[in-house]
This record gives sequence, C-alpha cells and structure tokens, in this order.
Amino acid sequence: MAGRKRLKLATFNVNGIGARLPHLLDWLQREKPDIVALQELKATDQAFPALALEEAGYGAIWHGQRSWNGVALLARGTVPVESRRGLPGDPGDEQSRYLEAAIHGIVVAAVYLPNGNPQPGPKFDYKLRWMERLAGHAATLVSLPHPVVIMGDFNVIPTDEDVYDPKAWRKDALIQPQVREAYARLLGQGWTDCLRHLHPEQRIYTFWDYFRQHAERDRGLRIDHLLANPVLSRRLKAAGVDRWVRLEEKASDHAPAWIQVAAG
DNA sequence: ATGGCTGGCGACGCCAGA
Repeated sequence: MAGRKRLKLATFNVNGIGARLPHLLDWLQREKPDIVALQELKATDQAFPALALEEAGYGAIWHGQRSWNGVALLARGTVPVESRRGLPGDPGDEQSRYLEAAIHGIVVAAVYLPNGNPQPGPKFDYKLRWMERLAGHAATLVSLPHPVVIMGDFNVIPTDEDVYDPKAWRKDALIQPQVREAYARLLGQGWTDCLRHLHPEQRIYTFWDYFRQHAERDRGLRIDHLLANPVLSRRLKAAGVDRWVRLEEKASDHAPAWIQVAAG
C-alpha cells in the first residue's frame, strides 16, 4: 500500500570487518537494513568479504586500507551505484574515509571522520581540515532535488547530552569546541540530525568503550550520526540504535544507528 | 589523574582507536 513501505538506513562502525563478520551477518539477518554504511574495515580491498555479503543478499562497494580506516556501502537486493570515492579537497589524502553512491533512489555518503587525538596536534589539525572539506562537499549535496543522507562515524559528541560524563571527556578531540562548532556549521547548511530530531529529550549512545563494563552500564557517547537533506527529512519516520549488537560477545565498540524513511 | 580494553600486524610488543 502506498505510504506503508519503508526503507531502513543504518551506519555501523565494525572495528575490523575481519573480526566482526559473524556479528555483521547476524545483524543483517535480524534487522534487514536496506542501506548500510560501514566504517573501520581495517582491511585491504582484497580482504573485503564481498562473497559472504552477497550470499547474505547484499551488494557492496568498498574502499579499504591496510590496518586502519576503510568504508563500505551495502545495498539489500541490489548493488550501489558509486558516485564518488574519497573526499574532494586534498589529493594527497591517502586515508579511506569517504564513499558515495546512489542506492534505492537515495544519494548515500558513508563517512569515517578522523578521531583527532591527541589534541592539540597534527592529528587534530587533520580532523578540522577534514571537517572543512566535508562541509565544502556537503554544501553541494544538501540542496540537490534528490534525497541525500550523510551517515557514519563522525567522531563528534555534538552536545553534553550526548556523553555520559562530559568532564571525563573534556580533553578529548571528540568534544572540543572547534569540533562541535564545525559540526554545527555543517548542520546549519540544512541537514537534519535524524536521531536527535526524532528523540530531542532522550539519552542516545552509539559507542561504549571497552573499559569498566561501560556497555553494560550504558556509559556511552553519541558519535555515529545520520544527516538527512530536506528532501529526505520530509520522509523520516523513525530512528534508533540497535544496542543489542554492542552487548554481544566480542562486539565492536559501536552499535548500528538507523533511520526508517518512507519509500520514495 | 590515570589506565583500563581491542584489532591488526606479525610473531613480541606496538600503534591506533575514542
């Protein structure tokens, strides 16, 4: 029936696709997301498990890198049509952190922003530059006549409501004022932070570190985000986090964050 | 205030993550 069908879009930092493939396949089977962005593959292009994903019903494109970084896009029942590989603005940037494709009629950008620690320092400078480059490219996407989503691990704690203990993180790159301001400027282009938009008062976390049983105690951060342009945000129906994934044995330190949108 | 844990690499610890 018209208006009843929905698409589920999700982003998941797997922290090593080699170590996490069983978890990833289990999650795909249980939650059946239609569009998925993955980060931190920590694998070369040759090591990407394309066959296992295809057998699970997902077409994929990926941009790997030895040991670190790496992003991918999955599409349930189809294959993503790649539109961009790598973020524009710095031809010398070798890190695999950006991949963009058309999937089910939506322009989908998968991002893995630099962590930026320690700060201050060159890694923090790289993070700020990367965010400027992202804003430059996002400005060309936000006003497209098509639905667009930018989703991934932003490594940004947007506000003090997005962290269990702001004081404990005050020296961390993820919470610095310059980083928050850069994220706020990006949203100011017209992007909707979907989880916060639909749940303005809730504590929502997408990451829990491996220390002190923080996952079990729900002491986390909200750093994985899905940003919708105005055309897509009008179709937004639901948003959430699959926290159960984080509570499994040998889990990633992130859980998948997702939205549901009305089918186009 | 600090260090706690994990994956990848590669074969012992080290780097990076957040």
